[in-house]
Amino acid sequence: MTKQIYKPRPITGFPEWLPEVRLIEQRWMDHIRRVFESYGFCSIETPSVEEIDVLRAKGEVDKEIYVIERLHKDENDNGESRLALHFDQTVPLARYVAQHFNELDFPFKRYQMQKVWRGERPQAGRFREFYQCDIDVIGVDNVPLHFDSELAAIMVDILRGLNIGPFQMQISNRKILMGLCAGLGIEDPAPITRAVDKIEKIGETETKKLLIESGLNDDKATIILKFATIKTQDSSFVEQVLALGVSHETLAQGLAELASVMNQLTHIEKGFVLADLSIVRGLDYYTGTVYETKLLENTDFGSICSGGRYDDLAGSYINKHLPGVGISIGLSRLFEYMRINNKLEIGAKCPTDILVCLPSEDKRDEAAQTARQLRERGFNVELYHTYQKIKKQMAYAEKKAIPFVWFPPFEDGQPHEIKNMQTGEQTSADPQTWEK
RNA sequence: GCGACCGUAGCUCAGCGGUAGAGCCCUCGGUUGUGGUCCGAGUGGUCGUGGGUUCGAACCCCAUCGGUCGCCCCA
Repeated sequence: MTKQIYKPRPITGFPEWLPEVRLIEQRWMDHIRRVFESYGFCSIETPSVEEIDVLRAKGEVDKEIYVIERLHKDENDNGESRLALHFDQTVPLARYVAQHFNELDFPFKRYQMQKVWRGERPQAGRFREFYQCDIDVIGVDNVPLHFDSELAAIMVDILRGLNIGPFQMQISNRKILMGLCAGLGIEDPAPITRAVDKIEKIGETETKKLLIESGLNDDKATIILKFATIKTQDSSFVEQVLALGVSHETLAQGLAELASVMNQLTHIEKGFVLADLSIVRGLDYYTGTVYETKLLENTDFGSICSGGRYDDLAGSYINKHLPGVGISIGLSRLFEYMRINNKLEIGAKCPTDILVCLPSEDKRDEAAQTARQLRERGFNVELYHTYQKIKKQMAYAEKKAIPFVWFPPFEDGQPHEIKNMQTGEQTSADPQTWEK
C-alpha cells in the first residue's frame, strides 16, 4: 500500500515566508504602526470582502477583482455571489466612512494594514495577495492642504526607519498637467497623462513619439515633454512651468498647491522629497497632490509608496462631500525587494531569548520552574521537553539561533548556568537576577 | 489577455539517445553533562504531465500544465 500524496506547489503571487523572514516582517509592521500612531492616526480593520457593487462604484477594474462563492451553492444562494475580495483599502474606507458617518470624528485620520487581492499576472514585486499600509485623512467638505505635506513627512519618516537604502518620494499635483492640457486646448488629456507617466521608463524620445501619436502637433508635444522633465527639490518648479508660456486657472491652482506642499517639507533632509512633474498616476480618482516613491538603486522596480488627494471619496455611497488625501506603503513589494536582494538582516528563527535545557528526566520540575521564573521576568523562554543528549539540545538552540541556553543544576546543590551561544561563554547564574 | 524564455532530489544545478548524479539541507553515528568545524553512513526523484519517433527517451518531435520575464495596469 503506498500512501497517496498530493504534492503541494507554492501558488505564485501568494507569498508566504519562513519564520525567520516573517519575524522581520512583523518588526516592520510594528515600526510602521508606531509611527502612524505617533501622528495620532487610529486603526480600523474592514472585512476581506465587500459587495461587488461597492467595489465597482469607483471605476473599471473588473478584471482585477476576485469574486468569492461557496463551492456547493444552494439554489437560493444566487443573491450571495455578490461578494468579492477588496483590491485596495481606499474603497473599503469610503464605504466604512459612509456607513459610520455619524459616529466618526472629522477630519477622520485612520491607518489600515491589511492584505489586498488583485487578479493580475504576478511579476517581481507584484503579487496577487499582498499587504498595504494605508493612512488617509477624510474631511467633511474640505481637508487642509497641510495634511498633504504631513502624509509625505510621515512616510519619509517610516521609510528612513526601515533601513531600506536610498529612496526618494516624488510629488506632483494633477491640476498642473490637467491645467496645462486645458491651456493648450487638448480635449482628452488621458493619453497625454499616460505618456508623461512613462517618461522615466521609456525616455524622452519614446515619450515624444507617444505624444505625437496622441494627436499633438510638434510644438505642443515639445511643451509637454519639457514640462515632464521638470524636477526640483523646492518650489522653484513654478518659474520653470510659467516659462512654458501657458496659462490656465487650474494650472495656476495646481502650482500654488504643490508649491505650498513643497514649502512645508523643507524640514526634511535634502534628497528625500522631490517635486517631479512627470508623476501623474493612473488612478482616476486622484484630483490634486499625487505621490510616488522609488528605490534609487532600482527605479524600475516600481513605486513602493504612493497615493494622492481625491475630491470626493464616498460620493458613491453617501450624499456628503468628503474629500481626502491618502498614501500607502506597498509593504509586500518593498519587503520582497529587500528579501530577494539579501538586504534583510536574517537572524533568529523564533522570538526565543533563552532555551532552558532538560538535564535529565528527574529534573523536569526544576527545569519547568526555571523557565517560569525567567518568563515572569520578561524573557521569551522555551523549554526542551524531550530528554535527549545535551548535544542534541544545544544543536536545536544553534539551529534556531536562540542566543542563550540555560542549564538548570545537573545535580542538587550545583548552581544554574547560562551559556551565551554567540561567544560560547558560560557562567553560573540565578534565574531571579540574571540579565542579558 | 498577448509575446519571449524555462521545467531533473526539499534547495542550487550537472547530465542532452544506452539501466538517474553532485553540492547544500535533513537523519544517525564519531561513549561519560555542551552547539557551530571536521570525518563517516543513510533517507530522498516513475527527470512537470500526456502522446509520438526509436531496439532503447531526462535527452528528439507535438500537445498540455506550471514557472520566470516583458506589455497592459499597479503597491
